[in-house]
Amino acid sequence: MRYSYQREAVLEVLRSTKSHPTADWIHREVLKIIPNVSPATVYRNLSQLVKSGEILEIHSGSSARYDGDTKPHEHLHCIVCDNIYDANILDDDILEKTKADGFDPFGYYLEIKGVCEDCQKNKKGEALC
Amino acid sequence: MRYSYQREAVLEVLRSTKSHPTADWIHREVLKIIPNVSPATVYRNLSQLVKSGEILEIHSGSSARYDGDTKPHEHLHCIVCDNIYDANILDDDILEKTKADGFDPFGYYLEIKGVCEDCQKNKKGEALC
DNA sequence: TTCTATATTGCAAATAGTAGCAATTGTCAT
DNA sequence: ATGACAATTGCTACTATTTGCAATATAGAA
Repeated sequence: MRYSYQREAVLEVLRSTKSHPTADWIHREVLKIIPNVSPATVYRNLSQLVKSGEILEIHSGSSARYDGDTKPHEHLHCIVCDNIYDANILDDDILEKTKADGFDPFGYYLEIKGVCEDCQKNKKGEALC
Repeated sequence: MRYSYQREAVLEVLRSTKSHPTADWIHREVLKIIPNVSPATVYRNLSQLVKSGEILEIHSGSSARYDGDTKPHEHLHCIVCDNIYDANILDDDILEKTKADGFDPFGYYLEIKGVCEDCQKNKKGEALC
C-alpha cells in the first residue's frame, strides 16, 4: 500500500477523535482538509485501513462506524441507545488459540451486546440516551 | 415482538442452512415460500432478529451475512478469500466480566481476522479460494 | 365474536456503500 | 532528473440497505 495524501487525511481525522464516527462524518471532516475529496475515496481508504489492521470497523445501527484505536480492546454495544463503549476484558492469548485450526490470525473484533447502565436506569420511559 | 408469517419464514430459511448467507440470498429463498415478500421486509426482520439475539450478523466483504446458530461461538474471517469459519475458543464466563462496568450483556460477537489454511497454501498465486 | 391499538407489511423513495473507468500520482529503476 | 508501471483518485452508475407511509394483520379486551 503506497502513500496517499487522502489516506493520510482519513487516518488523521479518525485518530483525532475518541468517538466512533461514521464514514459520512469522516468524509465531511476530510473535506475541510481536501475540499474535493470524494466519498468513494474515503470509503475505499477506510476499507483498506480496516483490511490492513490500522483501524477497526464497528457495525452499529444503520451504518458502519470506525475506530482509530488499534490496541486490542472490546466494544460494549448498547442495543437500546446504540452507543458503543470501550472495554478490556479478553486474555492476551486469544489469538494463539486459533492457530490450532491452521488459521493465521492478526487481529480480532469482539462486540458484546447488551444494555448500558444509563438505559437500564431509564427503563420506565422509552430509549432516551 | 408479535408473530409474523414473514419473520417465521426468514428464520426457517436461515436455520435450514449451515452457511452464512447474505440478506439477498435469504430474500430469494423466502420468495419461494411467500412469492411477493419484499426485500424491505426481509431486511427489517433480519435486523429485528439480530436485536433480539435470535440470529447473528456478520460483516464480510461488501454485504452483511447472517448466522442462525445462536450457540455462543466465534468466527474466523479470512481476509483473503472472505470465507467465514466457525470456531469455539472463548471461555463461558466472558459475559460475566462486563457486568463490572454496569453493563447488562446478553450476547457477544467475536470475529478473528486472519488468513485461512487454504489461502496460506496458495500464497504464491493470487487469492483463489 | 367484534373492536381497538399497534406491529408489521409492501411499495416507492431515500441513503449508504461499491465498482468501473479514464486521468493522475507515487515509487522505483534507470 | 526521466520514464514506466501500478496504486490511487474523482466521477458516475450501480448495488445494498433503510425509511416513510398507507394498508393489513395480530393480540388482547370487551
